[in-house]
Amino acid sequence: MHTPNKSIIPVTLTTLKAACSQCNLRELCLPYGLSASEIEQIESMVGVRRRVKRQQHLYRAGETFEAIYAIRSGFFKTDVLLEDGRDQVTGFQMAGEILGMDGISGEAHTCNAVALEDSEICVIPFAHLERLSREIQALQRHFHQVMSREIVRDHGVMMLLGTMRAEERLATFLLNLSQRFTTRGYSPAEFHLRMTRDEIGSYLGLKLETVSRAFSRFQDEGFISVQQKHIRILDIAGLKKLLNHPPS
Amino acid sequence: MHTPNKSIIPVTLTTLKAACSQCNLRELCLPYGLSASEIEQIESMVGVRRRVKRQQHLYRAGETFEAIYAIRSGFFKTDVLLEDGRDQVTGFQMAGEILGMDGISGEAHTCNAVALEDSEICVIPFAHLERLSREIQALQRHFHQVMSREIVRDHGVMMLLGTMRAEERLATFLLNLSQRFTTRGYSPAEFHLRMTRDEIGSYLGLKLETVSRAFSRFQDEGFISVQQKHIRILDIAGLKKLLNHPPS
DNA sequence: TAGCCGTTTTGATTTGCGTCAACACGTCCA
DNA sequence: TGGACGTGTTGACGCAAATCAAAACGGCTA
Repeated sequence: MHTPNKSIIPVTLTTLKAACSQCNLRELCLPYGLSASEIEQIESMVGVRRRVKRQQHLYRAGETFEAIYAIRSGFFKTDVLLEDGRDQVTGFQMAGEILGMDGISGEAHTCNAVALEDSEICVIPFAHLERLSREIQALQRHFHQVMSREIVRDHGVMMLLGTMRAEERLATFLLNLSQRFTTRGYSPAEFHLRMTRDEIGSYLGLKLETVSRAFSRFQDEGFISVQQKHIRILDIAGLKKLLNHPPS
Repeated sequence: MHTPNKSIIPVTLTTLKAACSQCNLRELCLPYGLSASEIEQIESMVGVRRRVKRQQHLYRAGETFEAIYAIRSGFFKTDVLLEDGRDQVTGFQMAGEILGMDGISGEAHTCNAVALEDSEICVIPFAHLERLSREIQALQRHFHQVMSREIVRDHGVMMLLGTMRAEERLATFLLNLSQRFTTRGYSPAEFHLRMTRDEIGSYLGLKLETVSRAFSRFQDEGFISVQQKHIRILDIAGLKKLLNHPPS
């Protein structure tokens, strides 16, 4: 039971005070559109930063809902489970995006959030967010926009699942990732997939073999180069041509 | 060009003042959980009632977003369009439900809302809703829950589209309708579909022929009786047994 | 360095749903 | 009353993706 005194507080539960005003994600995240003084108020709302290691859950379906989470760094997936064991990945989230809004409607979260790489998140106690957004109009406005954006995104996924064929789904997925990496200052053409083929398939309503075959075809056509999880987009126009060509 | 004087104001644009306190939907709709005096304040927010005739649009994708809408009576569908003409029904909405939240994230609506029968809606100017929900905590809370519920519902549809086979999708759809009619005081076992087979198919990611065949099979099995748009559920347990049986 | 395990790729085969086509039904209007 | 049109049903056939199977790859650790 001898514990070196410096490790009494586990490093994985860092309770660093958040500093939105210093955060380079503030234009992507909740503080968007706020004045400097308003951002200071926000900092009091954002409780702490928390590290979540790869494969760890940030929250699970059924857990009491208390806070939403802003991703400071890292990569997450959310998924829902059916009683019979089937599950569906409902989204992949990256830095600056908000997690946990599914829990607002009830007492508990309705899906699982799992880190796909070591990540850091800012905890935003929901009661605190509601209190502040009654005072700061710009915060209220932006939070509503964030929730609405999630609804619009979901409609896009429904469209994808309901009307697109396999290759069009994967092309849409890659172009979406590329665009989001670009917004965050990364290369639009070269990136590392954090998720497995199985997880991509679950999100796109396809089996992993189908995802793999589509990747191979894209490579054969010269649209992309694939090496395991490393993707390089070689012909963005080629990928985009796969879109908007209805099956019938 | 002779116009009878009594029809100068078209009847379809009734500008009746809303009266939430008298409305029998208040426990399903936005005023849920508010005190009598708070509901009075709400009435000032809800602008007017408007009639929307069958097949008319309540709003269209691209139109400037200004208000959300509470359905007082009637039935709607929402759908999104792809440039190439493909479209997907994203939802069917009935009395007490809220329409238009897709528009909050930007300047404009991102989908179309069409009445599937003559309907009446309450117009809720969004700026007014935000102002009031800064003052009335219970309203703020409930509005957030309504938005979150929409996100959770969308996740359910993604699950349906991503993992279920045709008959399971249709059974889920029928059970969901039945449940919502029940909540509204109608029969859980007998109802009238307001949408065509094509619209059901679009929502469920199936072709209309597949929907029709599934209806026929359900009837053959004795789960339901179908006569055009009139549905009678004969064996709810039978329908439920179709759920939770994964394909593989 | 060898051996194991999770992940990915590729091939052969099956199948559920889409597609195409014909016909039945109900409603509207001439 | 009849014919046109929108909607729904049913059958025959084809195809995209699922399923089943096996082997290759890369990252571990013993």
